[in-house]
Amino acid sequence: MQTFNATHTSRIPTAIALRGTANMPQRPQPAASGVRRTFGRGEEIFAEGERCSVFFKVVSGTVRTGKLLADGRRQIDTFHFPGDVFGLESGETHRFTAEAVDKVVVIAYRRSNFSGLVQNDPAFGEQLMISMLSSLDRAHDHMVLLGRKSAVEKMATFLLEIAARRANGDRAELPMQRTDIADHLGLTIETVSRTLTQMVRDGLIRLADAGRTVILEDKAGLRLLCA
Amino acid sequence: MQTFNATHTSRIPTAIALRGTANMPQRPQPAASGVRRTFGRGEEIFAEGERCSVFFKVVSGTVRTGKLLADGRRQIDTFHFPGDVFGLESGETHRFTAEAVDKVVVIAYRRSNFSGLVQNDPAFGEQLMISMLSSLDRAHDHMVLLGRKSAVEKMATFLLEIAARRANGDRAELPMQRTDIADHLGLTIETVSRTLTQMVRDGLIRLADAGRTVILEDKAGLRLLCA
DNA sequence: CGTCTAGTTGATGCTTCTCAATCGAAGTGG
DNA sequence: CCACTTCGATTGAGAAGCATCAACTAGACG
Repeated sequence: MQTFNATHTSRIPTAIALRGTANMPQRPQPAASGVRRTFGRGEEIFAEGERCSVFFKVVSGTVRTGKLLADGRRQIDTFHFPGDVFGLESGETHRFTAEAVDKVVVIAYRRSNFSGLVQNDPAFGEQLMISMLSSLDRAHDHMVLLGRKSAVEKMATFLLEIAARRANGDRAELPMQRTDIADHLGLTIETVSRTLTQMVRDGLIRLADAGRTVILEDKAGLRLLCA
Repeated sequence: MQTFNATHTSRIPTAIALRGTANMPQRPQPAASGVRRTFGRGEEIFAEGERCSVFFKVVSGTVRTGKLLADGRRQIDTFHFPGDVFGLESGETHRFTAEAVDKVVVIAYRRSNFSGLVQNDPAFGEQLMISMLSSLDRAHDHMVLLGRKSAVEKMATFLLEIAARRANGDRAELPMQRTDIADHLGLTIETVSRTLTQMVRDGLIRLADAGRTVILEDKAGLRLLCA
């Protein structure tokens, strides 16, 4: 329930603290204060190919970013939780789509060009860089998952990651629906479902809240399954 | 056969031109001139978990970067060709392994902290940032491939990408072996081989140079297969 | 000329997908 | 307040794609 403002502390490396971008003499501030916006469940925040003039930081809710193939197949790169920044691009257009998983509040920051940004506030530039490298890092981990892990291994990895990112120790709250999980892990919705019920049978997890919360009964066992 | 030097022109967005980092008054130059190093086929350039004090730029040859699971399964993130930069990290240790695919010449640049680097040469910092965003971009594309594409679609995408990156229009020269391709595309070596021979039967490609060169006979057809 | 490594090809099986039915929870309207 | 609809999730049966295991081929090298 963090609906206050943008200086919300960030828990994961991708998040960028936007403090310290305040004092710049000549140019206008690139991303100091932003505009608050709200999106309903399933609403599109921006689409692949769209021109990008702003980037976003999640205040509350969950955002999914990903790509679509021509025939409708979908790959969800990441889920963004409160504190996370998304929508930064190297070019003039967005290379992926962002949608609200549930009710989402974001802050939109004006995106000036990087030269200006970095020149005016090198520390901010460095933070962006580190954030980018962390994203790249996680992208690489996800590639291992997509390319080389089995369904069970994918699910185990996902559950532990969600639990860790949202700092709820031994439970993973899943605001996204099964379809989203499937498209994130490179599986079908049926396999996601089957894998979860099998994990319940094996005593690894317990489902609550109509399947929206996964209680990690045996974290050690899950960790073994991550490969 | 480009074995001359580091100012070799880069063809793909990830590449960073390191010119223009020459004049800085107070601090020592962060990454202006580097040390030339050579690696033999299969040799390790750095390993996952190793401390990283330098990052690299390919002068000639091909480098593969990737990760290993405990049981030996491997995922190759990317192949790096002349002009490409690799080995930049946000933390103190390398998060992936880099190995020489064939005989490789690289230049190693001292890695100072980013603040210093960016402050001393904002333009260089911006270039690094753009390079990073491009890598992220390609990582996302590769996730779609790994998570949602079939074997044929993966091969077609790969061949076209290699041909485009190495700027050899209608032929893809493959310095890496089948195992590397398999571990890059999330397939087995057998499936890679079978897919290629099937493509030959379908008149899409032709193999030359003992299978090391793939001539793209029907680029339009291949493009259709990319999905 | 034998050995070694990389690649190809074949037969078989397993994991995951596909198609389809069912279930359950959350509305919605009579 | 209760059928009715709807949407998401689960479960089942069968199919398919790719992996696995194994044999074989072709260069490369001493």
